[in-house]
Amino acid sequence: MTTMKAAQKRAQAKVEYNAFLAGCPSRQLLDRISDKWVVLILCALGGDTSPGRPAAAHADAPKAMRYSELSRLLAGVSQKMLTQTLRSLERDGLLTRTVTPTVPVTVSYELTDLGLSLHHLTRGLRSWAQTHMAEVLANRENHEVGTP
Amino acid sequence: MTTMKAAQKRAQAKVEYNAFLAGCPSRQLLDRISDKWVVLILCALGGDTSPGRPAAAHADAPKAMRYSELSRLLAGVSQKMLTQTLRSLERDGLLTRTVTPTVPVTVSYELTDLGLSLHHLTRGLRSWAQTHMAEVLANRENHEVGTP
DNA sequence: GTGCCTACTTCCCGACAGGAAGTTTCTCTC
DNA sequence: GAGAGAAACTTCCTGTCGGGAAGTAGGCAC
Repeated sequence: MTTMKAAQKRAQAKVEYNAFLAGCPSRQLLDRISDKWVVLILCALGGDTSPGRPAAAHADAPKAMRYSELSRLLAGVSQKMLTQTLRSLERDGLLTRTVTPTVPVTVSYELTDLGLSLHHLTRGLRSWAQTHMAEVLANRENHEVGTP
Repeated sequence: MTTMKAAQKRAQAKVEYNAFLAGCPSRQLLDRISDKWVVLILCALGGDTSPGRPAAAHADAPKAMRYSELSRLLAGVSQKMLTQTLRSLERDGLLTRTVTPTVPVTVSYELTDLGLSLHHLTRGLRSWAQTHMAEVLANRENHEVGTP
């Protein structure tokens, strides 16, 4: 059977206080914003929609976007995930959801100041991904050769 | 994909690397780095291990860490996920894996320059999470009241 | 020999993401 | 006035993915 002598002691020692602990609130928040859809939504609402190079001082014009606009821009996102992610971001105060009771109801989402401050970081992530993509792809191929 | 007319090629070149497109490599890379374990591992290997306040940008010493050190620091990560994430990061050239054939074999991981450049961003994410945590929690409670 | 150490690997299962179809509420058309 | 249609979801089913725990190698301490 299981020898729970040192193993359990170790497991308990593991749960001592630590900045990277699951119980730390910052960890929970980090888990939330470390999500691919969150990053993409923030990039989209931050006005980071130009494909070329966001490195330039391309004034990030935060613009409100409708649900269908986001759905079209973030190719590959399911409607469920888009709704779910938007709701959680709204709940956390990163964006506002505005319903306009027009003919077919229109819903637009816009970043708050809080969301905007995080957008600067996600913009950096997207920029990094586009900048270092070739490097990463090269490393990936080298590794496939190196590990037969 | 194989038989591509010149017009199509030009159309694709026109779009450059856009992380919003599902098929774009930069999007795949963004998906990979937008992962909670990736962010935490990069923070750990970047030397961002001070629990209290990373506001002071002093703990910027990238240090090599062993598998068991990471496992202990990133409480909550399963061994499977840790191994899997480390391997993919190694494959992408973000960190190096060094095996030292000591008594029990010792494996240490260290950030490469590429991983270090990304670490600056993940550090920002962690810093943002800790800075705006209270704000987010307040918004969250307000919303629970607003949606019965 | 038995057990333990590190750094994994494998198996199983529950949870969650994705896809598609259904819902609601309006207006315009036939 | 019945039906189509449009926007923004919501619900259901299913496949995949992550977590937990047990198993593996192989040298050393007892």
